[in-house]
Amino acid sequence: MQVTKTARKPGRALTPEERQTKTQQLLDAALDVFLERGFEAARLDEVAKRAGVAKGTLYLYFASKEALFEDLIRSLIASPIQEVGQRMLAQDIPAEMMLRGLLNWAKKEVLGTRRKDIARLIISEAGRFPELGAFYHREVISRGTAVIRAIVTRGVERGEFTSDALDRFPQLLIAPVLVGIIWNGLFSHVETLDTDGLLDVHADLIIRGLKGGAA
Amino acid sequence: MQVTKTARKPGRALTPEERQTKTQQLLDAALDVFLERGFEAARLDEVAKRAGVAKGTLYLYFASKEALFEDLIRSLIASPIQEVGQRMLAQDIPAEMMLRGLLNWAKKEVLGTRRKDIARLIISEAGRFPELGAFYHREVISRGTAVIRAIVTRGVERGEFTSDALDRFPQLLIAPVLVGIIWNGLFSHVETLDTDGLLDVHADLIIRGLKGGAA
Amino acid sequence: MQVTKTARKPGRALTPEERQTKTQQLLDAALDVFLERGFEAARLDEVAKRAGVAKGTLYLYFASKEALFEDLIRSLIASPIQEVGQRMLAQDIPAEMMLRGLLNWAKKEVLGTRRKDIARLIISEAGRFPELGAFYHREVISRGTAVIRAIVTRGVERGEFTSDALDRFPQLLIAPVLVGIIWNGLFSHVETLDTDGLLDVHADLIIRGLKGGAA
Amino acid sequence: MQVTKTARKPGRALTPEERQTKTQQLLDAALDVFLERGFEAARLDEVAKRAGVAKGTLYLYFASKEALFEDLIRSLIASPIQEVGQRMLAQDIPAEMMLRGLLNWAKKEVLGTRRKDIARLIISEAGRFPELGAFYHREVISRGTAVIRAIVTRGVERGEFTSDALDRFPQLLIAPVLVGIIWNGLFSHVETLDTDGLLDVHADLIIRGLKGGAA
DNA sequence: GATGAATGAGCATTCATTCAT
DNA sequence: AATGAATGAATGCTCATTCAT
Repeated sequence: MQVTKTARKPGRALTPEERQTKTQQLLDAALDVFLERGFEAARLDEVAKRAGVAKGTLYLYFASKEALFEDLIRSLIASPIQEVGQRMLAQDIPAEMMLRGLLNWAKKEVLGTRRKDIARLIISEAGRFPELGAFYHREVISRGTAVIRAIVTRGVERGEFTSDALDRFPQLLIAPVLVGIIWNGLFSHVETLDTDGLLDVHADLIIRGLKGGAA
Repeated sequence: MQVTKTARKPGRALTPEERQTKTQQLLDAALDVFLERGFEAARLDEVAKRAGVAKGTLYLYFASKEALFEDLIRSLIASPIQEVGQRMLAQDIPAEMMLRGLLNWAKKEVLGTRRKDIARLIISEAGRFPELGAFYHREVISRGTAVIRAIVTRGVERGEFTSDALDRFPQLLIAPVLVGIIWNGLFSHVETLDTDGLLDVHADLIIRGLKGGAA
Repeated sequence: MQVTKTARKPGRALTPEERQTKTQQLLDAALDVFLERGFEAARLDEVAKRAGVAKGTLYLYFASKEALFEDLIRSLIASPIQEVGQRMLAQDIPAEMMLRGLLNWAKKEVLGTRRKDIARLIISEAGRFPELGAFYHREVISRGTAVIRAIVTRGVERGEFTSDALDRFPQLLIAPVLVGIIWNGLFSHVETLDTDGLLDVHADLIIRGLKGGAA
Repeated sequence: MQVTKTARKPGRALTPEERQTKTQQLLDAALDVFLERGFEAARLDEVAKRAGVAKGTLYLYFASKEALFEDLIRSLIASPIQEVGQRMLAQDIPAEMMLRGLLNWAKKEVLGTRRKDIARLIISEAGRFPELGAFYHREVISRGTAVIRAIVTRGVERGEFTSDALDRFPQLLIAPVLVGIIWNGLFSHVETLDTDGLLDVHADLIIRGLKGGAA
């Protein structure tokens, strides 16, 4: 009954780290449950149980179910995209390699981790959390598109690319990442999709497209 | 949304068409509500109100909330994709034109109609309705990929295309359609995306990629 | 769909006999359903279906579910008890034989027919239909006890019986009938009770008791 | 009925006794309502109100309305019958006195307590709860009949009784108890029945029957 | 007279939230 | 700080009753 994960202390004040740790435990549990059930169907009972605390304790850390969900998403959206982009741009390598680097990073750091699940959660629920959509756009999407544009612009300036397609629609670069995320969320039991292969082929194709001679 | 208050008749037997019409009204209302709220948060009260009937009436047409949802999806998935594909393949036009034709069809018939909403609904909810995912895959996805493969294969055979990328990953052709659907579902208030332009540029880019010389 | 039991006549007036017949059909169906489910759990849908009419038709014959139930019970309580009693008393036979005759009649005409089911229905539901209880008491119980008392009084007067026990508590004569009804309603699947044997032994025992010498 | 408003405590863990007490309060309230209305017509709102708790609280103690009902019956059926029987058989008294003892016990401990109400509830509802019927038969009926048979057998062996009627049909001993229960449930407003007198006379009569000379 | 589609009040059950301990 | 029993509004679903045809 008493889950003794973290030494139960009915006692006194919490150090900031303790509070931080507990918050993280709750968020971890919440992520599991929200991923499995979706926002509405997720039960706080379940979250509390998995975190090894009483249901009431949740309310010491989050004001409501909605707040828990939003805090969770926010905490997960730390966007390392910009960092990768900067790293790419800092190197003296062809723009082609930068784009490939970005996609490889997506393979490893998005499709290969829980980030894909978070993305799916956002895609599924953000419709009902407009602020969250805005937040995600600001923190992730706009930064991502900026990076892509920077790379493509450089590629065009350097004469590597003949097309500015990705400057106008940087979404085209990451579209297959989305497909990979959604496909494996919906159809993995019916027909698996080799997302690594997908992105490799995509890279080849798009690079050819960007470089290509006459259309 | 638009309650067309079809003269309330407690009375006589319904002709099949009347029943059909009423069913459709209910499904229309249901689509609105499911789209706005998601499956769990959707209230049958709301569906009934928008359809201009009493709550109990819903149960004369659908056995349960879940049945309503599934019937809704099924009714909307009549997949005309195959038909377009056949039409394309039947013509004596370059494979390139076929692919462009497909994307133009998507612009008009998916992104330009409620089909995009259905897709979004499926993306959001199919995780909790595995059968629905399978059904959608069977009725829509697998047919769509088959059509794409047929076109690409012909293009390669005729020497139009040098790459079989889309034969291996036909998902790459429709990935931007997905992006368009999701983007406008999530970020339309923040940054609109010109999906028509997106698909046009995508078409150009991918065609160049498929035809392109050395990668 | 169209049950053609009784020539469907959407047309005009009903003769009294037709109305009578239809009423009886509805009551028959109602009895079945009330017996199977009890008053509350009985569904008028079911009654209508079994009677081969539409649900609305029920309301042409009975004002409400409650009225249907009460009419049903009333129609079933035609009490032949008094008649049997009169017949017994009219004969010039020992009081003992009269009592045995009464119990034999109960074996055949109560335990051997649907009357036992009706009794069980009344026992189960009359708590919530006080008028019905009063009605049943007046029509059946009080007549039954009167008959028993008349017989016993005669037996005592004639010197056949030394005890007036049944005059004070005529219920004692029919108690085993009740037991038989209830037992087979509740425990027949677990342990069957030979109600005929029960009543035979009861007759012997009670006669001996009524006649017996010093207790 | 009597809301004893046990100081509302949203707080701390309940001791087993507290839980036990609360459970009992709920069961008491439930018994009242089920008796007044029957299973189907009983409203959990009403049960909760009478117990002085919120409706949701019921579900902390019972999984469903059906579970509440079954737990209620089970909790009330603790059968002390066997115990009385053993006590009787242990004494060195005539079998006649044992039977009288049994009936006196029934007067006091069944007809004089809520046990009579439970019996009535079972009689009314067990038709739709077959398991309950089986349970009641196993826990109460079969034990009761065993006790009666043991007493009668001894009486016959000792030469007290000349009839084995009750060995064949022990139900005959308790039949008037049933009559008493049902009568007062249905007709008490119309004609009261002196159940004590009923059972006294029954005792005399049946003893005479069991002892009596030639029938 | 008969129909049966429509109604809507009513109920069992769930679950986010509160708060005394 | 933590607990978890208690709450009660909210919701899916049922079914007796009505009434236009």
